[in-house]
Amino acid sequence: MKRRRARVRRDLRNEILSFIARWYQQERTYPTVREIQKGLKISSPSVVDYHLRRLEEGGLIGRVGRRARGIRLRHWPDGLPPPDDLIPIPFLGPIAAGQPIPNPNTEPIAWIRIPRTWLGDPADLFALRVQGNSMIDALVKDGDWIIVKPVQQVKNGEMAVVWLLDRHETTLKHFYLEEDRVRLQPAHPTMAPLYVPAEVVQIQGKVVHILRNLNGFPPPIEG
Amino acid sequence: MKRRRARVRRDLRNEILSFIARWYQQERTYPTVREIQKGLKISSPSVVDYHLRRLEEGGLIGRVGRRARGIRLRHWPDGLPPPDDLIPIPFLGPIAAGQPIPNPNTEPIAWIRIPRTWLGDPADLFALRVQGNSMIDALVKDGDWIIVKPVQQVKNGEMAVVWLLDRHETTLKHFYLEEDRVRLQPAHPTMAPLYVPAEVVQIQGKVVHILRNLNGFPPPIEG
DNA sequence: CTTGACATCGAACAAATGTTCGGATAAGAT
DNA sequence: ATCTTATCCGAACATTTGTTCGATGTCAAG
Repeated sequence: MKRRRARVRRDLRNEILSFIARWYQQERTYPTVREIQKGLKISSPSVVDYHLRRLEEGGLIGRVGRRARGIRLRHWPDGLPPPDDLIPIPFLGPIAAGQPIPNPNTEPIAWIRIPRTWLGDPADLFALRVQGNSMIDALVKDGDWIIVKPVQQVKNGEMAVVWLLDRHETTLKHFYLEEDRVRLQPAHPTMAPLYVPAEVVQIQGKVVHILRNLNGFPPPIEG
Repeated sequence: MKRRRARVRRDLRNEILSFIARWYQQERTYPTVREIQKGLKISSPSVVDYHLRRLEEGGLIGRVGRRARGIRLRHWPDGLPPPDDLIPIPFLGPIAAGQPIPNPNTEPIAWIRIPRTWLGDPADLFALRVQGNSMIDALVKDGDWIIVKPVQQVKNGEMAVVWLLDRHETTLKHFYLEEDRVRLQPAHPTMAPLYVPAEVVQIQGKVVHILRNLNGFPPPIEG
């Protein structure tokens, strides 16, 4: 007699992997074999065990002995950010309209720790501190922190750190390439955009995060 | 026949508590009853169980069902800081000019984790998310997160969440009490202040932190 | 179609983990 | 001393959890 059986799930392995990641994000702990089984409606714990072994062979997960909840994620599946730990971002100095931003390769003045989930790929990110209110149209004010990813190009609509060659000025604007000119749109929704020739726009990086501390506590910096 | 027994350990309870904390710091997971037993050289798991129940009664720990590794630390023992500085803040809902903010006692929609160093006393804090651009004069825009401490009064100069009784409006302004009137100063440095009679100002809380995520990643929420 | 690698299945076993129970001892109050 | 409460003890029980096993089904390549 033929046993009835579910169709082979093509990427059950990846489903398991991301299930583990999601579970960890929510519970701050790893699931048991049977919790995975129930969560993904798998018929038997042995199926889970089978895939866990393959994942371990592939180095994607690790396991701690035969202890309960001994699964450990080694690599986070695409699209799912790693858990909320704090990662240090180098603080390079001030940003002001009148001067170019510090070179990304300069020695950091300090380190500022940011929750990983707020950022994308944390590689190469650096932090600047807004000096003065000259960039108020970007909705940032004196004392704000901004986290920047150093890139040469940004997609249309992204907020960029721009150095304007003709007027020797740093500015934060949403970037739109339109034919041979560039539209630089302030974050402030009612303010007029700035149109400049593409060749005077030098993109320094992409703004990924902004934060403002209002309670007078010392900035979250570590030496 | 007299059974030989170790002298009563006066503060075994606290030993257990800090053992759990140390275990968590090192392993990023909570110990089992028997791991505590072995670690502290306690004769029986029932002794551990006994103290765990007392700790739970005292609210110092929590337990997740009868699952393996179901212990959760509620309060960290003195001298031992939490392993990461991220503390969960309840997210209560939107803030918009047209409506009052959610009641601080309402059930949180989710939790958002913020580095402790950016906040003062994290007790009672809650998070709101800005809806629309009606509070642009406070230099916050649609989608920004703001962390609020619920207080009845603020010091002069602090940024407050204010409900204006006469015009049924929520606003974020720097608060200055001047004789019998209140000056509400926008964060935007060039914008004119609003003067209102003190009795129409209802302070809902004090803004301690603002953050803006620009990279389109899902907000760091759990729960 | 045939084949072989891969995947699923159910059932059971083995180990771990949480919990209960009756009784004993220790420590402090009276 | 006597009493009361808190704590400890060992053993067993009940669940949960990890793992094994043999049989069987699925799927893509040849």
